[in-house]
Amino acid sequence: MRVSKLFMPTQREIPSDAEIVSHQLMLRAGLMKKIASGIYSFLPMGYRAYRKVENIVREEMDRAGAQELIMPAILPAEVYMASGRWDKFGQEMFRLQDRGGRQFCLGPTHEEPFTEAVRDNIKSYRQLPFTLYQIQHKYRDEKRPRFGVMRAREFVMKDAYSFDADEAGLDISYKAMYEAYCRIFDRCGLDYILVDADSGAMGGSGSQEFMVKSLVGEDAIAYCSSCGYAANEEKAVCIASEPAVPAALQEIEKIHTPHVKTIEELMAFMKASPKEFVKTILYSIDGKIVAVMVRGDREINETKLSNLFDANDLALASFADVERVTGAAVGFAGPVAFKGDVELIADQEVAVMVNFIVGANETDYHLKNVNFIRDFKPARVVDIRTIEAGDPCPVCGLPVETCRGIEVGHIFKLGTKYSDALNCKFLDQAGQEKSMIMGCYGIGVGRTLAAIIEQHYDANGIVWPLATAPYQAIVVPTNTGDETISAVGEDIHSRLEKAGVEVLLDDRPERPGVKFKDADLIGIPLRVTVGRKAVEGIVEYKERATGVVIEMTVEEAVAKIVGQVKALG
RNA sequence: CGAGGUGUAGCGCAGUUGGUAGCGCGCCUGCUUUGGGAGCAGGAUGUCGGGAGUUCGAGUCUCUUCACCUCGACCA
Repeated sequence: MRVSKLFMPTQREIPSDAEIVSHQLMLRAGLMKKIASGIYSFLPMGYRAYRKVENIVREEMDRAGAQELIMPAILPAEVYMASGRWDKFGQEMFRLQDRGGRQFCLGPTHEEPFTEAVRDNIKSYRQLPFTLYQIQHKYRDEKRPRFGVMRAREFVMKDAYSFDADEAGLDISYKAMYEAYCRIFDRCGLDYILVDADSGAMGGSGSQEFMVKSLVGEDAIAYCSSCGYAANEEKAVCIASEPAVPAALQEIEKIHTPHVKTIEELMAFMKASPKEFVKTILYSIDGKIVAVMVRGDREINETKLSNLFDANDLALASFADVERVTGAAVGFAGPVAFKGDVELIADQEVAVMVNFIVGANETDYHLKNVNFIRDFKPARVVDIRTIEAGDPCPVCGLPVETCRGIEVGHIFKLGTKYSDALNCKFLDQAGQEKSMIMGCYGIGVGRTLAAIIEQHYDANGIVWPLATAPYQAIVVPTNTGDETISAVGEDIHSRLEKAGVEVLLDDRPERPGVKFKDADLIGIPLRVTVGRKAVEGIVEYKERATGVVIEMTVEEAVAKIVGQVKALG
């Protein structure tokens, strides 16, 4: 392919609305163009790289025995009504009507149509198990699209669904997908980590996420380098620590704390550490008021809280509700003496504290020397806080570390959540009707592409791994006005093309510097520079990733590049 | 949804108390140049996001609306 004919609008300047490196580079290198917030076109260079990733995904899905199909992106409301998700998705779902006023949506995820398709066609255990997948556009009206294709409103997802007769079968299907995912992300050249994840709105019994380690990742991860435990911070289990100093319970004491509402203010006022306080935060969960207690320096984990109540709607309680149930201004809530129906939840850590400070449920007062059980009895004592770096690992007890990650893949054991809801049943060997056991498995293709760039760039631009590069090699004649240089460049280009290498020839009448900058920006892994020594049959071979530069003959350069491309398999 | 910010040429931006719309890069023509975003000369390109208002006159002031970005909240 000739660069002179290529639709590749590279830009010298960083687009002003791109925040992270991968987004900036995807725009600068002419990989894509924004149409609206969270909605992008892939241009030829970007689409080639995108298809590389997509094909890796497809090859590994096929190798794992999954069967590809394609569902419509536009789906009738009834499909999602049966599972209750027509309402549950809320505003995140793009909705539309046909001319007859019938309701449709643009599919945000496809558990329902897949389950329906299987329900209507599979009746016997003899036909199980199998796994279906598609690589298709998904639509979610995100409140805040961000970071280019990292969190887009239209994005491509590979979604797979497994159907098994029993749990043991699901384990096998799940493992096959797990292994396929590892191969996919290995082939994409990604440094990733597998973490335990919350099942969230998808439901189900267990799930894991494939996280690409990155400072710009939207998810927080806690991991233990000693035993290998790793979990999304939403999910990471906290274990209760022992009380620091066993102490005798002291008498409760009411302290006048005028205008002292926050933990910071309280610390300064009482000259004490936040570890001596317990904060009580009020939530409104599906219309009910819940008070949650955690140590002063801890954060409440709203995912754990939501799961505890199987909540549809969870938010901090309104100021009015806080004042009503505590009888005090916001900032003085405590566990002793609520007015009205309030469920009290205490973090397990609170249960091992003694003589701590809490709000008095009275404006401008706190209580000192408050103690668990003696002074209040929570309805439940559970793990409700968010893990922090240095906390004990729930498996081995050694301190955990934290980092950030980009979620590129997610695998779930769904169980019978959708097969029950949609009546997807089969007859087993004994003639008994049973719900199919399902799993679902997603990979964000565009997000994976962005994650690859996020892990493979330098000051000059993208540094594509050979497996996902839009073109594998580029031939750069330094002076197209020189007949020898030009001819040698053409020769190398056509030889590589014949050998099956995806190769560009930068035949533009530009100065060498311009061509080098563009080649680096778009990140082509292998480069052959044809310069003055072309008359002697000598060219320069250069690797983008390593910076290795070697002078060699035309034959050697061609052989070296063909060899590397063949080695890809 | 809350707070803040930005919309002027393909991209990045300037535009003073209201008075003929600018700069850099890119683009086109010519000459020169040819190993890391060259030089000279000439040239093209604008609903100043949209609408309404104030004014003799609005990119600039007022109102309104749309779009986009950031932080927060929320979230498969």
